[in-house]
Amino acid sequence: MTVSRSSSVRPRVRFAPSPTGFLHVGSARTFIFNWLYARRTGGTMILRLDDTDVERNTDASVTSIFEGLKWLGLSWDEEYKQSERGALHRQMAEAILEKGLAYRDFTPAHTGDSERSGAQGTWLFNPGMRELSREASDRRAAAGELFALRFRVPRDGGQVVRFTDAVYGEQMKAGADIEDFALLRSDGMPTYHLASCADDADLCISHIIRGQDHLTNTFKHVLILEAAGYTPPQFAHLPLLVAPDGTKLSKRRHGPVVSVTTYRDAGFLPEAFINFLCLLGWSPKDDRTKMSQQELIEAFSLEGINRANAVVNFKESDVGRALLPATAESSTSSVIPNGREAAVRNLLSTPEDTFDPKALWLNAEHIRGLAIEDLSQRLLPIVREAGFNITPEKMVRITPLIRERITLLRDVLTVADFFFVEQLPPYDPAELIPQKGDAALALKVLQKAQAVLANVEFKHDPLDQALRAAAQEIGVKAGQMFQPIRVAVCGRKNAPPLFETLEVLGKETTLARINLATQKLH
RNA sequence: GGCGCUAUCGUCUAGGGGUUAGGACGGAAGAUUCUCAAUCUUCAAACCCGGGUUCGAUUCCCGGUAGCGCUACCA
Repeated sequence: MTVSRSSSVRPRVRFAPSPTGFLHVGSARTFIFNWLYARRTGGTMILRLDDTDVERNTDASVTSIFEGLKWLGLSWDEEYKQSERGALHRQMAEAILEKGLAYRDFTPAHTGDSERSGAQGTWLFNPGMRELSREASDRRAAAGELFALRFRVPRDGGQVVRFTDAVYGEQMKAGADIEDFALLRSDGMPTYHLASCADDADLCISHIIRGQDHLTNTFKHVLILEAAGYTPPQFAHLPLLVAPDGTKLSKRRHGPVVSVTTYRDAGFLPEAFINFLCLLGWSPKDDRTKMSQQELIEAFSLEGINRANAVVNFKESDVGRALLPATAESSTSSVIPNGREAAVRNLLSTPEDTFDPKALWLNAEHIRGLAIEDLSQRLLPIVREAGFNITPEKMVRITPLIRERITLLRDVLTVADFFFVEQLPPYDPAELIPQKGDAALALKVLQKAQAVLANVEFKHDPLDQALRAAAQEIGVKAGQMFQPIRVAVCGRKNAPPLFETLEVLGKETTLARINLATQKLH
């Protein structure tokens, strides 16, 4: 007989990471899908740390998970720690044992190897233990002999375990294909399967949305839940996120691109990153790609989830892999604005060609959609951290000039650098020479500019008129006029539009830089 | 080895018994502005293979192949 579940009408979903590593992009997506489902349905989002593996849990991992979630800006309503709920787990194990649906296995634990799962075929149980009489079992346990508690999987009469997955549909598996999995380890600690089921039942989880790697585990979970008298919740398994080579994402193999904090440190907008992750294995089924959080909540449904694994299309670069760990971890330290060292480091740590191009595009897209004030506020800390003492007022004036020119927030450092420094870093004077011109022409242009700019108001329109008129006066094309000036004030050919730039830079800086440029031409 | 899941452009995906198989990223070409970017236009690019069902399969069914997952006293 089964006890009917809590009568709560609102869905209750959970994200249950085990703190054995940094927050992984796949885990982040699982969190997001759960969160979207909860918000979409008015349900409750629960964060549960599945930390029953004391050997492998680390505080650093817990920190990384919270850090990552904090950055994503998605909240949860309830929080639990599995390690504090041991009594509940043991209670469930006890109940299952009492019903005769589990048995003690006194076979010593296997050490490390997994040769059992090799060519020998399916291992189902350790000989002799399943059949042990309850009396003998109790006696040995009372004598202090160590044992693992195993589930007595029903195998007689061709029994079948089944459940319906919201994504993968009807699932069934013969009991004859399920091994007698452990519930309790010989040290008394619950296994993942037991703890997870006990907590899901106790917390009245209504929908379990998790990675597809648990799809076959679900048969065991259904077994546990039913043995303990609960009706299994709704399951929805998510296709896995894989690397371009098709293998699962791992930090060891693929480097920091699989860690959420890497995206934060590289200058992704959390809303863009969430948007990107949502499009991996889920579709709104219309042609939208750029979506706000609100739009995602409104469009999200379990039916929109795909069944095939999705590739996170990052570039596997040895250089990036070798260098990113150091730079990603030390990204909070200041970046030296100029100099060869900074240039080299910038080049090597530039993640631009490492990340999935679509993630990059979405980020740029979200940046472009931000209000100037908003973007400016997000940019300022990055600029300050890099050692530039820029005021919020100046940042607000710079922001519109770069909004369409940055992909990652950190690009502000390379795109707007000339606004930040007092002295321009050295540049090649040959850059000053315009199309179809020579050094003499460049000099002539710059000298004319100096003269004209000294007496013009530094606003877009007056600058526009004055410089165009000047070009005509000395008989050069507008482009030929503008380029030397641009290089003189920006230190390079590619930069934001000239008049706006000059306006923000101001007369004093502009004239000083042009003056310096004329000296270079001599 | 056993069991399970999956298969549409390079990638993310839409679609579905009859379609010019749609969109997005990326790529290419062009337009445009003072450069760059943004924007706009255009182009190239896909239904894993073999059977079956059917008047007709990329779509449904079966088989194969490939990939992935599980097969721990990890989660």
